[in-house]
Amino acid sequence: MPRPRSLTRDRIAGAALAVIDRDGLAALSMRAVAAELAMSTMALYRYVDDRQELEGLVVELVLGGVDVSPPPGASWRERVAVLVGRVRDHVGAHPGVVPLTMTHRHRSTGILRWSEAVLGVLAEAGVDGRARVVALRGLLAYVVGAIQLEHLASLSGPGTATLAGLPREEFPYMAETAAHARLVDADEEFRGGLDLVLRGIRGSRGA
Amino acid sequence: MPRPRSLTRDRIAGAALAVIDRDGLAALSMRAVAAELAMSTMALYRYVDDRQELEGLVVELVLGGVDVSPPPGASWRERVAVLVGRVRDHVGAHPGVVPLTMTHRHRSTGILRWSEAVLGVLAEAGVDGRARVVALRGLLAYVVGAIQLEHLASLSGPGTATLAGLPREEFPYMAETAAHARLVDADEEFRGGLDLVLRGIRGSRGA
DNA sequence: CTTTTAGGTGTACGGCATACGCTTACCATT
DNA sequence: AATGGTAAGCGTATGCCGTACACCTAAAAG
Repeated sequence: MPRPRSLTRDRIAGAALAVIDRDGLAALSMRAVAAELAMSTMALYRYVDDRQELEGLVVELVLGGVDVSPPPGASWRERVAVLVGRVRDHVGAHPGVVPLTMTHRHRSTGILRWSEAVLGVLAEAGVDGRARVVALRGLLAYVVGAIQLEHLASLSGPGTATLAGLPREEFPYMAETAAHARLVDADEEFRGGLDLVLRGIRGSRGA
Repeated sequence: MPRPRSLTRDRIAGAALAVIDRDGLAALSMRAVAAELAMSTMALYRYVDDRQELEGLVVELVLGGVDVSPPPGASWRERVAVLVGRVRDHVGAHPGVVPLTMTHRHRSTGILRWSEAVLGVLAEAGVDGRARVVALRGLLAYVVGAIQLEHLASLSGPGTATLAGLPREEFPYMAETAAHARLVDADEEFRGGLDLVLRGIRGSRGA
């Protein structure tokens, strides 16, 4: 009977993401998103309870787009690496949402589906019971941490400049590490760290 | 010549931390911290440029308190585990600051000193060059991610309730994992994940 | 005792999330 | 074709926030 809706939650999430991509996370506000949609601020509240929920929608939009079908062929470690890489790529395409992904991770059905896929590969590899729980949480922790380090404290960012200026006597290893760090690019670093975790997971089947 | 200062940056950081511990991170505001110190809001600005810097002080206070002297005895993996555990303990004592630690990590001299200590242990273990850079970053990523998972999406929190309510047909592994998850406590989970990373690091010396 | 200089404060501004109540467009019914 | 009910959309207002600015004041140096 009533007037029909003119927006979808998806369109709202898209508008919010557009604001973040264009002007940064700090520019995200109910007002900005409403303006992006050429709507009044309060109109948004017909679709969303509050700002928190809007942020959740953005995270869902980004994380929900990840393809969770386990890649065929290759070893189980490589298959997990591909799944992990897809998350990194999707989040990496929208660096501004990185801080939001953490706070809203648990409401994302996308990440649940992804976890399910990873568990499937681990099960196939013969990782069972408690070890499988630990492996999944370990992978999640690494992915979450590595993505944040990459975007909020990257090796090539201002952090490295700080590093280079450290007193050599007090920080001999850091100074040396800084030199090496310049030679390791972000992809290599991410993959290298992931391999540490993957090597640590012991499957009972296959390589 | 002028009037002496009546506050120290340390006292300000302490007041801010008290506000966070008592009322949560959302309650942190220049006004709240000033009230905690029985000062006017604007007095804070004589000690701190802006809110960002105040947040940095809080992080420094928490992370700077970590003992970075490498523990004696035991294997290099165990020594790294102790260093990692100390960070977890200090941050865990103030869960509200977890989101701040990420944003302000790079300004913390405390974490630099900690990294130096970890690199020292790795060097002793014979981890060199590029591998050492990757190992440190991998450990950092894991620590950062695991601490956040623990406090923002813990296994025993509401996330697990969501997990338990998943449709079994669509998420068979997640359902099974949820059952196991209840049996793994936070310490075990953290240590288990850390061991994955540590096992993945290959030293050339000692166990 | 005066002068200097920075410490401390009160006020004000613009922006934020959001509660509340009004107006309005649409659909179903007559 | 006219009308009534319902939710969509909007304008306004409130109480937070960070912080710029101008002022007053305490105390150290002379």
